[in-house]
Amino acid sequence: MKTVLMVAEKPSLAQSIAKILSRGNMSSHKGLNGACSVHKYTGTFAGQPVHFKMTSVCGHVMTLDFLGKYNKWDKVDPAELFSQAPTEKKEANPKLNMVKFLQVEGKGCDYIVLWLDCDKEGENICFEVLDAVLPVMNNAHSGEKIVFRARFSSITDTDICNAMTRLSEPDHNEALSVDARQELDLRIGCAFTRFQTKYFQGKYGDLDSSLISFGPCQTPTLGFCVERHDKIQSFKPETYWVLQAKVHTNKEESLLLDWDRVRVFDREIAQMFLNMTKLEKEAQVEATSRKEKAKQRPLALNTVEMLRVASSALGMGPQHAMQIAERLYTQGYISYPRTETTHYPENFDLKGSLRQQANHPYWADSVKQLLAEGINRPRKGHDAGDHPPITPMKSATEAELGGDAWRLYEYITRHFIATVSHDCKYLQSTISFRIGPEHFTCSGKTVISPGFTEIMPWQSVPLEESLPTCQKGDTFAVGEVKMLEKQTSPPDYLTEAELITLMEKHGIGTDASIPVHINNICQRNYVTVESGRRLKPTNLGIVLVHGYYKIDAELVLPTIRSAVEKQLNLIAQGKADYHQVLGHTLDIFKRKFHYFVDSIAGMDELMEVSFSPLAATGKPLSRCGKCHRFMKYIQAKPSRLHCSHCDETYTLPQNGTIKLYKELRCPLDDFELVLWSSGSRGKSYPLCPYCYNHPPFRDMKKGMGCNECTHPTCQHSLSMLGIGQCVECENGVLVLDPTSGPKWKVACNTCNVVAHCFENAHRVRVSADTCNTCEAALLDVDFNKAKSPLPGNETQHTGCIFCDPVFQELVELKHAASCHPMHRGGPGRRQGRGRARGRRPPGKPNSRRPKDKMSALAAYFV
DNA sequence: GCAAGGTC
Repeated sequence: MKTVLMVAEKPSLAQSIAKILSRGNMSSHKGLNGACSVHKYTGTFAGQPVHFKMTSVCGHVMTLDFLGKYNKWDKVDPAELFSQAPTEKKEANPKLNMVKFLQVEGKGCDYIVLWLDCDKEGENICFEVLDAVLPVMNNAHSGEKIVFRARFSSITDTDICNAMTRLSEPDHNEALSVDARQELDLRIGCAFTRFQTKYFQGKYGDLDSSLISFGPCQTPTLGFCVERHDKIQSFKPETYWVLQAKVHTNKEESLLLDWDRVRVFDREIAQMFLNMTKLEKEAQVEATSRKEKAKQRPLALNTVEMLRVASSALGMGPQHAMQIAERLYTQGYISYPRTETTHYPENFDLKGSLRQQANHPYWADSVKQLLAEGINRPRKGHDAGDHPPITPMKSATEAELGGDAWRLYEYITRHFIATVSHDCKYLQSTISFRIGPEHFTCSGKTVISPGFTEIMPWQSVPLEESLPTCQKGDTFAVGEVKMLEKQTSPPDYLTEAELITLMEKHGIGTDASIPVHINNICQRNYVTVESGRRLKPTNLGIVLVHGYYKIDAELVLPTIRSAVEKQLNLIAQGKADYHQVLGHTLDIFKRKFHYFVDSIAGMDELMEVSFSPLAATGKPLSRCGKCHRFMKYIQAKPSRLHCSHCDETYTLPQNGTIKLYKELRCPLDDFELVLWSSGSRGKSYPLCPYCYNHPPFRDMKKGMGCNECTHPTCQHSLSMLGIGQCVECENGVLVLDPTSGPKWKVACNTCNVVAHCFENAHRVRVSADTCNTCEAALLDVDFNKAKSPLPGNETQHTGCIFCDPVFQELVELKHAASCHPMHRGGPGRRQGRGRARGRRPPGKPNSRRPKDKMSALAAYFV
């Protein structure tokens, strides 16, 4: 029998589609990458019996990047990124081994049906899948048609079955438009980001962002926040006046009336109106009205609305909310959380979903009532053809989920119940009055039936005092007419929910990427999240946006994205040539880039006002090896050392603390060493600021500290402090941390393995001798007499940290203990290979680790 | 170290 390979965009869809097509009659197993499953069943295809094999990818298989050498920031002029720098497709997530997986599953298959999402990205992924799979399939060159595209607009039985009977072909133009988008985003984003970052970080010491990024989505997103900031700044409060009248409805009660003119901005005119009314004794009823109004039940929930409510009502950021939603989804509590659709599919089992909630401690009553009286038809929403709206899939309690997961689940469930509830009905009553020549109104709402607001109490119509019953011609006594002086107030900072709305409206990002863009501008320190999840731009954010406005406003306007997308759509529709559009658009942005570079002084003028030059930033810390003056340590991101005399900047490892290391100097360049530490429980190592930036030996790379230095005799080097190969990672060496006593540590110079050892020893040294068994360097350990754990109260012992039975008790491996196979193997398992420390000749890779290394060490590191 | 788009 022939085999048909079918590929969906994500594992969950592969499963749903296979279930529908096989009528639940399939067998499933996990693929080699652990993420995707393969569902098998038999059926007919093109009139013949076949095996079906349904699987999926995980989004894009490939991603676009520059060739390796163009990723060296100090070697490549960003301007080259517009045309010269070649790009290549790399596997998007190497851990998933997607190409290999597809080839294993696709080998020997006869036909392929592409079930990727029916949007441009999905069309592009079709071709990524084909690139991987076609070479290993049968008949790829026979001329017989073997590639098919299934087009579906919802995940329902009818739609999926119809798609299967009406297979077409993947659309190459749509895929090409995505290729163009990828290349534009990459070239433009990276060129501007690298240029800005290098330019401003080379001048200022307190920007507090390791990256000054630019992107066609993130920059306009920031632009929205700064635009609101500017409105607040330029706001001039204006004084205005309003008339307020009070009438008595009976002896005790009175009613406040609103002025029909609302407000006037001229005091004298307000005064004139006041004079015309204040002596009147009666207010005449001119008209009354009572209208029944409805507050509509919500539309079915999509991602963007969920994120808005999560931010504004639950105080959860979009990124965080999505993480929680994904967890709820994978645990089966809610349906797929990334969707634009607000319309339930025709066959959606609304009652079934509702019944699951009928015994929930919080909303059983509302649900039971709905089931008894009949649910209301949901409002007609938008069907984007992606996934059904977000709904609960099973009942869950607060105790079961806890914390934010529960709060999000509760909201999703209440929202779902609300969509099948009735509208809230209320009565809007209005009474129009005349006092002298002026007109006033009073209105109030009374609820007739709460409908969905019962399950969404935060949406209820506020309780108001009911209005008196009266009719045209009635009169009421006027209590008083007052003139109130008020001031217009500025808008507040943009809330996250408002920002999401703006982004959606202008087509900035997608439901999946909106949280990422917002997160980006927070992480880069362009905005901070204030109370009420309002986004307040920082000085850096403000200066950047104002700078773009000064030089080229298009760089920050939301239209930058839509303009490019218009061009891309021409490719997708086959109306324009891919190469022409790409070349043309790149050319425009290349010109913009050069103009930006030439005009950067305009942005720099703004930077100068808010930030301090490198030379004026930071505290003196360690001495420069060239001029022997103190260099300044700049703690703000990215942390670095700056020698103002030599005008040189030396980058440092990030995310840790930097201290002077006992005024010790590097024997190669005379720079004073500094000590980097990731905290008391983590690791620390000394480094030479110069060597860290300019590796001294050929076998060293940029960014290496003394614990990776192959200097043969320096007392801080790997050669002198290295003990033996790491127990976990391939290339790491365990190195004694000479600063760690009395809680001595031995840490891997590559991964995060740390061994705590010899607590309270007053001296630990790495000996020149090596272990006869495993070739690791021996350790000399001295204890004080009173505290010695050594047998016979000895104070000194020399031995191998891996093999010596005395040391076995005194060493404890942190971080990685759980990864070790426990006590495997017997005697003779250590064959004395490859434990030599890093005394390898330059240029030669580290010795291969012994096959049974793990088991050999397990006994010692538990 | 960079973009934005998929998704785990």
